Amino acid sequence: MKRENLVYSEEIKEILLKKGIAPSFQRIKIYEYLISHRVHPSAERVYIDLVGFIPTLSRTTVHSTLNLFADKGMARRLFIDGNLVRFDIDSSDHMHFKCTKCGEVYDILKSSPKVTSPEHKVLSGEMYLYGICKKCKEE
Amino acid sequence: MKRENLVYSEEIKEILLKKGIAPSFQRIKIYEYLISHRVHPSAERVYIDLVGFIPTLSRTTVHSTLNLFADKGMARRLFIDGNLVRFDIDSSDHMHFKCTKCGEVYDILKSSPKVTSPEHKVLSGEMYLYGICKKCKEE
DNA sequence: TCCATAATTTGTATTTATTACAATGTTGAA
DNA sequence: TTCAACATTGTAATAAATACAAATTATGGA
Ligand SMILES: [Mn+2]
Ligand SMILES: [Mn+2]
Ligand SMILES: [Zn+2]
Ligand SMILES: [Zn+2]
Repeated sequence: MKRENLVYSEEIKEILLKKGIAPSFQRIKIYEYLISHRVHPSAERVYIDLVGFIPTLSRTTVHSTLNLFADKGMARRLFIDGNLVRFDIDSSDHMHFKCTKCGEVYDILKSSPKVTSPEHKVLSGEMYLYGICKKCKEE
Repeated sequence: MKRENLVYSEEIKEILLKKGIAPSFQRIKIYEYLISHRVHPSAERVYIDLVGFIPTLSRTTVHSTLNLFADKGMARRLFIDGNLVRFDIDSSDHMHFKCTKCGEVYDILKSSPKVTSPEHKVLSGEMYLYGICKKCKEE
């Protein structure tokens, strides 16, 4: 393994420890994957891509790790698709756009509109946009 | 059947015909259900509630009918939950709020924020809000 | 170091939502 | 009435996610 990656892993260890998460090999690799593949992957996508590199990896670990990250506020669950959950390691305030032609999910780097309700206590919100992406338009 | 319901069904027939949909008994009943149960039900919810009334009803019919309504612009698919699709017969411009305690999905009767993108062609958008509903707050 | 315990991962089974598809049933125009 | 197109049904298949117990690994005190 390259020194770069080792340093990378050391930094990730710190991040996980600060959140009270034991920095296991699998968790570090999943975190690293999310950091370097910013396409809002599903659990299955993470699994498929990492299992080539970690042959003993199980889907259960991927799911439980992604849910752990989300519950600790280190990742965001995106319900932009109907029947699968995507994950975003970038929990900063931004929106998402899904191309209905190619299926890709892009960041819209503006803060999400703030909506309040006179009756309910609104704690969070997600704005999902749909349409045709730049790449698909040009074809 | 009460005369009221017959009139209701007649009106629904007109609505379906105008959209080019054959007004079968099942479709009319599913439409009627959506009109009179405005809680953004899932396909399973619609099926469970209607199968007592229409014993031969199949899940496939419910799914295909709801998808037909959505594709014809007569209903909206809501991805406010992670792994199930809810349907909303009200396709007017409004937002949705889900109570994370009781799970209920409420309407927020304001028009959804309009977001554009300099690169992508945005065709539609959905704003989902999460928090604690009025009822749960009061307990 | 060694051991006991806790934490984590794994693999399998299960659950749940949805779709695929062929067989059956229904309807309306000729 | 007949027939072809359309709609519904039931079963099987697919797919995402979870439940759970067994196996593995890490940790901390003797
Ligand atoms: Mn993002
Ligand atoms: Mn609504
Ligand atoms: Zn595209
Ligand atoms: Zn509530």
